[in-house]
Amino acid sequence: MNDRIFITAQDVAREAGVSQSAVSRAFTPGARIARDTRAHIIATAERLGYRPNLLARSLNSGRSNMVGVGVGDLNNPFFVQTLQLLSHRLDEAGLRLLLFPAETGGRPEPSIHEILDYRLNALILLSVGLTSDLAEECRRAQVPIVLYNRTTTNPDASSVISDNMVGARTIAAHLLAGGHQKIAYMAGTEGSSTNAQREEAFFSHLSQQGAAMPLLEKGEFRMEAASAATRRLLARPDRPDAIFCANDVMAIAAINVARYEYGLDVGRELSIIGYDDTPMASWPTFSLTTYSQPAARMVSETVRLVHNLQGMPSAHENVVLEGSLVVRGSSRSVTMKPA
Amino acid sequence: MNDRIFITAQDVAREAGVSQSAVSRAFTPGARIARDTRAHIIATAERLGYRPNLLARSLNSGRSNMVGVGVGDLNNPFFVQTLQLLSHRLDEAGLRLLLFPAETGGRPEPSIHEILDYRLNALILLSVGLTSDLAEECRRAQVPIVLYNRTTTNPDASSVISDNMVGARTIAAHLLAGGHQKIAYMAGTEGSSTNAQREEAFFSHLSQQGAAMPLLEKGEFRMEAASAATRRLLARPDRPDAIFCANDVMAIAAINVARYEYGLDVGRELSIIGYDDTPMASWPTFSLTTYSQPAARMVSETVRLVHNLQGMPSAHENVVLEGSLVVRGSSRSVTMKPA
DNA sequence: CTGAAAGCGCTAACAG
DNA sequence: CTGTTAGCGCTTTCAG
Repeated sequence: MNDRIFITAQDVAREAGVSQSAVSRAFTPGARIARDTRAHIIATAERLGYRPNLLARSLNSGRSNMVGVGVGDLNNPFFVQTLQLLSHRLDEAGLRLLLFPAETGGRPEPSIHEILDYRLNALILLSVGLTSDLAEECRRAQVPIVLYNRTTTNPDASSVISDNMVGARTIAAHLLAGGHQKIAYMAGTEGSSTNAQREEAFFSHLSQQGAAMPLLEKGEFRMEAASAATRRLLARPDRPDAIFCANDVMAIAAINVARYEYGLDVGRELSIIGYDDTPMASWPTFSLTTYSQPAARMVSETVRLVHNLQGMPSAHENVVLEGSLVVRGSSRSVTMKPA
Repeated sequence: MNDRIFITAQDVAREAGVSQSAVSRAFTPGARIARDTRAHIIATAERLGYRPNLLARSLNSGRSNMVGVGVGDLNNPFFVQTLQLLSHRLDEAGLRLLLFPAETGGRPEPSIHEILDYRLNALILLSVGLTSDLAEECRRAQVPIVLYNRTTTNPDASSVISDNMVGARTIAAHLLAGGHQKIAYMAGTEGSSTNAQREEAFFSHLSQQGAAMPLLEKGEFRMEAASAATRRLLARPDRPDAIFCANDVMAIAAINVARYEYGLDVGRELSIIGYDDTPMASWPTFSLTTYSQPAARMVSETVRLVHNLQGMPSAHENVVLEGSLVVRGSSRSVTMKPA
C-alpha cells in the first residue's frame, strides 16, 4: 500500500497485464469487454486500491457531473428543507452538489463566475434573482439555469414554482370568509417574481370582491424586517385585523411581535397567515395557517429539468405546481359578529 | 460569439499571436511574463470570452480546490448556521463546497466514496461520526478529514469542538443553584462524542456535588425522539423539575410538549435547558436557557485546519474552543422555597 | 521573457 | 474483444 502517490489506471494495467484502455473499459458500464477480463481487472484494481480520477474523466467528457446550487437565505427553513431534498435527489441521480452563497441583495455575487468554469451540468438558483448578465454568462458557458421558487421571462432559463396566484387568491378568500375588515399584506423582497405574483393576485382578488384596499408593508422575506413591519402595522390607529405575510418566516416574526409586544391573541384578535408551510408552522405555539408549497415535488421537477436540459442547447421549461391551503389556529375562519 | 464550442487557451493564443503556454502564464498569478504580453493576452481573452477550464487545471495540479462537506441533519439549525458560515468562509478562501448527504444513522453512506475521487482538498464532517473505514479510505485518497462538533481519537482526523465538559458542568451548577431537586438528562445520539462528553460531565459534576443521580432519556438530538422522551419523563409519578437537553432542538421539543401537552409553566414548574444557542432560543416564546457554541469561531478554525492540512501527509489537530452559558427564562435560577 | 514539448489520468475512435 | 493512438485543456520544465 504505497501511500505517497496515487494509483492510476496505468498501474493497474501493468499489474494486470492488460492495456490501460482495458482498465478504462472495465470501469465503464456499457463497454465491450470480456467478462473474465473485466473481473480480473476489477480484482487487481481493488487489490491495488485503485479509484478512477473523476477530474480526468470529467475533463474529456466535458461535463463534471456537478450542479451548482446557489442559496440566498438559509435562514428560511423552506430553503433548508429544499436543500436537504435536493442533496438527496441529486445524489440519487449521480450528480454532485456544488453549494455557493448567492447574496440575493447587497453585495455582488463573488464565486459564481468561477463556479461556472467547472463545466457544471446545470445551475440551480434557490430563490435568487437572475440578472441578465448571469444568464448571458451561463449561456456562453453552456450551463442551463433552473430557477427554484422564482420565475423569469428570460428564455435562457427554466423555472419551477408553485402557483402563487392561486395561493394568494385562496388566502384572500379565506380571510374574507373569516369576516376580516382591515387586511394587510406583508411583502417579500421587492422585485422578486414570487412576491410580485402573490401581491398582485392578493390585491386583485380583494378588490374584485369589493373589499377595501389592503395595507402594505415590506418585510423582505426576512425576520428582522418583518418584525419592524409588524410593529408599524400594529402601531396604527386603524390596526389591521389580519396580516397575510408572503412567507412563513415573516409570519412567525409577526406572531412573536403581536403576541409578546402587543399582547394580542393571535387567531382571535388578529389573524396571521404565512406561505410555505415550513415545519415550524405546525408547532402548537404558532399553529400557523399557511399555504403549502409542495417542496418534494418541486425538487423532483427541478432534478428532472436538470436531466432533460442536458443535451439541449437552450431549451427551457417553466413548471408550475399546485399547492394547498393549510388552515390552523392563527387565523379566524368564521365570521365574527361585530360588537 | 461562437456558442457551439468552448474557447480554449489555444484559441486565445492563436488570436493573440503567442504560444498557448503564454496564455497559461497570463492567467497564473506568480508567473514570469512581461507586463505588456500579459495585458495583451488578457485583453484578447476577454474579447473572445475565454475562461480557463478549472477541471483541466485541477487535473494536473492534483487538487480540485473543493472540499467535501457532509451533513447529517439539516433539521438542526445549528448546522444550518454552520453551513451558512462555512459556505462564506470557504468561498473567501477560494475553495468550493461540495455538499453531500451523510446519513448519520441507518442507511449506508452512498456518494461519499465517489466524492473522494474528485481529489478533494479536505473532507469536513458536520456532526457525523467517523467510521474507521472512512478514515482509512480518506488516508488512501490523501484527503484530510476535519470533524466539526465531534472528536475522535483517530490520529488520521482533525476536529473542532467547543468544550462540552465545561458546558455541561456549568449547566449542572446552574441547575443546582436554582435549587432543582429532580434533574433529568436528555441524551443525544448514542455513541457520538458530543453526547458522551456532555453526559459524562453532567453526571459526574452532579454526583460530585452530592446531588441525586439524574434521570436519563434518549432524544437522539432530534425533535420527534425528544418529544417522545419528554412525554416519558413527564408521565412519571416522580416528574423531574429540570431537564437538560443535549441540544436546542430537543429542548424546544421538550418545551412544546411540556407546555401544550402537560400545561406546565416552563421556567417555573419545570426548567428546560438546551445546548447550542440557535437563533430560535432567543425567541420570546421559548426564551431558552442554553449553552452557546461559538459557531463563527468554530468555522474559522475549521477553515484554518483545512488550509494547514494541505501539504501535511497525516498531520492532525484537535481544537477545543470555549462556549458560554446564556441564561434566559426557561430555567429557574433562584432557589425556590419548598411549599 | 517566451515557445516547444511533455505530461496530469482518463475516454474514445480506430485498427487488428 | 483488445491494444494503439489521439486527444480533453491546462501547467510546467526545458531550451532558447
